[in-house]
Amino acid sequence: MRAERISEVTTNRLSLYLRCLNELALKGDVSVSSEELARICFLNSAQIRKDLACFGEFGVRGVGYEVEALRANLKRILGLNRVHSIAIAGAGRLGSALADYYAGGGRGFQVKAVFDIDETKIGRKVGGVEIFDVKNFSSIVKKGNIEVAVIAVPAEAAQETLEMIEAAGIRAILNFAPVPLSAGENVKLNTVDLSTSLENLSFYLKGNGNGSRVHPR
Amino acid sequence: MRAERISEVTTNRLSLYLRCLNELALKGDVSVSSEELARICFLNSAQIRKDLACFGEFGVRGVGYEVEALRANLKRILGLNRVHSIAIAGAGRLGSALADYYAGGGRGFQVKAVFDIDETKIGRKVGGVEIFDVKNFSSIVKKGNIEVAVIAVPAEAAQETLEMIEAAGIRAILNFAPVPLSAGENVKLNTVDLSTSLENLSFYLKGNGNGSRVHPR
DNA sequence: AACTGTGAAGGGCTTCACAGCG
DNA sequence: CGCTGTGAAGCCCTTCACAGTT
Repeated sequence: MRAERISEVTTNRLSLYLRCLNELALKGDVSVSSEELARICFLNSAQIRKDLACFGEFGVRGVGYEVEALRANLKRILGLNRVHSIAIAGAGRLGSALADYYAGGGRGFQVKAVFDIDETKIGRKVGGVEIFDVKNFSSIVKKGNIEVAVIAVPAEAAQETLEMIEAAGIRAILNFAPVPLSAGENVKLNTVDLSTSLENLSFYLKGNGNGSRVHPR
Repeated sequence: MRAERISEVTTNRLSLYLRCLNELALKGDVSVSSEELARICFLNSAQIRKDLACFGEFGVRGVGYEVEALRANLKRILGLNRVHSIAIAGAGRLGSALADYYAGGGRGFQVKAVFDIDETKIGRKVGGVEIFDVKNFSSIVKKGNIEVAVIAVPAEAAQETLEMIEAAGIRAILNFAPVPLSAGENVKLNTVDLSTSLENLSFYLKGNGNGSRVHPR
């Protein structure tokens, strides 16, 4: 099949498949059918086959998918066969939590530097990573071959932070600020909006729900 | 129009509209057209009109929407005209960051209690909120009229934590654990998956991208 | 016999285009 | 005249159902 454009919902599911395959590998399973994987992921098996078919023919008819081979393929497809370096803008609670979580590099991403404007924070460390003055953002990003940036600054500062990140040549950005941001042509901006997620729960509680549960039991 | 079932993408956009209206109110704007709001949100104006039309006729033809009135309506629709109490399961970096951020209750949500199994943490405070023994989850939730729970525990413990939360009668849950979870019939489970978001960036960098930017400039 | 890969159907969300109204 | 509210079209994603393969 090999579709021309892969949608984001598809790549997000690939991440999920990879994680489930890691579990299966740990359990010692050698092969898995789309039906079984679908049960684990709470998805339709055709969905899984279609997603995988975008990238090649990984399965064996009558048998299923070889766990190790599919795992390796998904890693390659997602670009996870090497560690990516991250810079975090904002050394507040959230930025620090992320720095801590991704400090080791064991999760495929390694935080190389955290940035802040607060002089009392600069020079300290979070999760073993140094906090730098945001003025040095560009030079440190370039020196460290950093490819991914996280926006963990207050909403008011988010747009200018984004522009600084883009100016430093970074093209992949994860944003936690709850504001609409405008990114350039060749930049991928993913926003994680906790307030929206919570407000969505509030709406559900208000009664309009029994809405869309993720994985009905 | 008043659709029977409101989709999650719609309610998520309502959150966004509300936030933008707050900004407009702060600026002192009295009314706003769907076109103008669309520009601010980087959306199509028909989208906005359709979303709002699900809940009533809030606009004035030829004029637009009155900022204050629409703000009040959106708050009511989203159930944000009162503060919701939250319990956080897991007093790690993430749980603590969230407790800190939502401690005051000024954002429409108030963290009332944080829970952990680690005895060295129990009794301490994060963001002014006490960390309790997870054994007391149900009783504290009931005593505190807590309606929303956050899962901020390691992946391995997520499913059992979810079941504990459900057993305590909570029906609205925000999950940060990167595993497929199975929730009951009348429970709303929203998952925020940071690893998937990052892996999606990795895929983009791999070259398959120029994919879907959120807000092309 | 079992399971993958896929054309076709189905369903939902977004955008267009314009009727309707202030 | 200007902007909302909305039927219809368009597009995309998911699911079905089965042909194809080992």
